[in-house]
This record gives sequence, C-alpha cells and structure tokens, in this order.
Amino acid sequence: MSENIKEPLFNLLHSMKRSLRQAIEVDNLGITPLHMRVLKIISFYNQKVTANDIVQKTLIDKAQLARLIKELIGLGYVSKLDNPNDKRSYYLGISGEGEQIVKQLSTAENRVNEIMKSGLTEQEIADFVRLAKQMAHNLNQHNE
Amino acid sequence: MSENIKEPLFNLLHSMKRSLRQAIEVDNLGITPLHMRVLKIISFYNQKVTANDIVQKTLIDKAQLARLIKELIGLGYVSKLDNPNDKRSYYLGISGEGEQIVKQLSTAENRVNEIMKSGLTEQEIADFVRLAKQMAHNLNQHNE
DNA sequence: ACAACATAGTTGACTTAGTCAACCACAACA
DNA sequence: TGTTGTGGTTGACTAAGTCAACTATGTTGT
Repeated sequence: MSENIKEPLFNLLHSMKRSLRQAIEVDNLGITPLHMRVLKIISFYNQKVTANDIVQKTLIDKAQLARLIKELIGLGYVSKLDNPNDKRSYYLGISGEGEQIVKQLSTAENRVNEIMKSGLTEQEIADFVRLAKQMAHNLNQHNE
Repeated sequence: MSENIKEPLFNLLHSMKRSLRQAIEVDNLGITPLHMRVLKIISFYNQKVTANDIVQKTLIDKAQLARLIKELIGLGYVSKLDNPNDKRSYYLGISGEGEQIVKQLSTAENRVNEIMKSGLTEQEIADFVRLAKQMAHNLNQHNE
C-alpha cells in the first residue's frame, strides 16, 4: 500500500503555522501570517507586481487577496500605482513602514525556519523543497 | 541565505486541500476534509481511541475536535462508548455507514495521492515524509 | 468600428479551520 | 479530603478560503 503523505504534511503545516503566528504575534500590529506572505512578495517585486501576479504565484483567491491588499493599504504598508498599460490593473508598492515590518518579521520567520531545519542537511532541505514543488505542480496540472 | 521552505509548502498544502475537497465533494454529504481526517483515525483505532488521543495525534484543538465528533455522531458515522477506566472519557467507534464513507472517500483520496506522487520514486516519497515528520517534530519540541 | 468575449479587481455572503477562555465532571494524589 | 490536574464541552471569536455577481477595461474577429 502506498504511503500516505497527507497526514504528516497536515501536521507539519499546522505546527509551522502555529510557530509562525507566535513568532509574528509577539511584535504584532494587525498582521497575520497571510498578510506577511503577501507583504513579502510585494516587497520583493516592489512596484513591479500586480494583484493578479500574486494570485498566479500563490493561488490565493482573488477576492481574498483584494481584501488583504486593502487591509495592507489601510495599515499604510502598501500603496497602489497606476499601471499605464492596463487601467483595470495597478502595481503594488511597499512603503518604508512596510519594509520595516518585512525586515522585522523576517528575522522572526527565519528563527522558525532554522528551528524547523535543525538536524537536516542542506541537501535534504533542497530535496524536500524540490519534491514539494513537484507535487504541487502535479496537482495543479491535473486541475485544469 | 537559507532556503525558504514555507512558500512551497504553503503552495503544496493549498493545492492538496483543493484537490482533496474536490475529490471528496463529488460524492458529498456534509463531510469536510477535516471530518474525513478524524473519521479515518476513528476507523483505524475503532473503539480503542478517545477524543484526547486524537488531539495528541493531530494537534487539532480539543474544542474543535469536540465539535467535529459531535457532527460525526449527528451524521450517524460515529458513536461514543463508555470508557470503564475513566468516566470523563469515552472510546470512539465507527458505524457501518461510517466505514462505508471511509472506504468510498479513501479511494478518492488515493487518487489525489497518486496524482501528487507521479514522477517521484518511492524512495523520494519516503524521504519526503521522513523530513516532514522531522521538521514537525523540531517545531513541536521547541514549543514547550 | 463594434459586438462579443475575456480579464483585473471588488464586494457580498458564506463555509471551514483554528484559537482561547471558562466551565463541569471526574481522577490523582499528597 | 481537599487541592490540583485532565477529558471533554460550549461560547465567542479570528483567520483562511470559496463562490458568484458585478464594474470597468481590454482584446479579438468580423
């Protein structure tokens, strides 16, 4: 019988989310792990990423993302910039305050990352990530 | 810089949950993936598992689990049996109908499982699962 | 040029998942 | 026997995810 991958994966994600939430929450201002996830992407592709790009990357529902972005704008971490190529769309930029949050919370996230990786080799981590990507790809392929 | 494990893992779980939901939902009667997860455990340890055992295994919050079980009982898939050793507690048993659901939905889950694993070797799967368990363990250790 | 269709983003309404605190009944034990 | 601990339940809540309908703009084919 084929090994069941789901259960350990559910467990891992559960633990990871909890640790992340704790790590983030300490400092805390109205930011959830999901906000952080989006904020990091915006920070990385500063002013060169649209809401739809983020939907493609993350598979977050576009409705949900619209609200997340609205909240991040409300908090002053993110702003919209006109997209001259498409008036329906806009680029997302991060503010100085937003950058600060990302920096601050990235160190918290990295602590969690390190804890998670303890006892594993770099090669194992790399393989793990590769397999995770492959499996996600398999599932997504199959879903259209 | 250390590789970020979170993003591919979030993606994978997201895709997996969506596929699972689709697979389960086709047949469908008031069952969510989480119900299924619990139901499978009860089926496996039939009449030898308590609510608290499941909490230990899955890290599902005990409040949430109490409600899940209540729902499964309401659907007639699960029943409580007195625990002679501890009157606060009870063993969980699965009904014939419950078994049927588990069988039926297991085949759907296995389809998802196979899609996810396509292109990977058994060895890779085994390693992946081992690493996932190790990482969850690392995080949980650290959290008390 | 313009109708038909597609896409980016928004809003509403909803379900599922996860969390925390308070509580009850019973257990364990000093 | 009283204090403290544990299994389970309920209330009240937040976070995450989903689906459908809609607006405004873009794209394509004729």
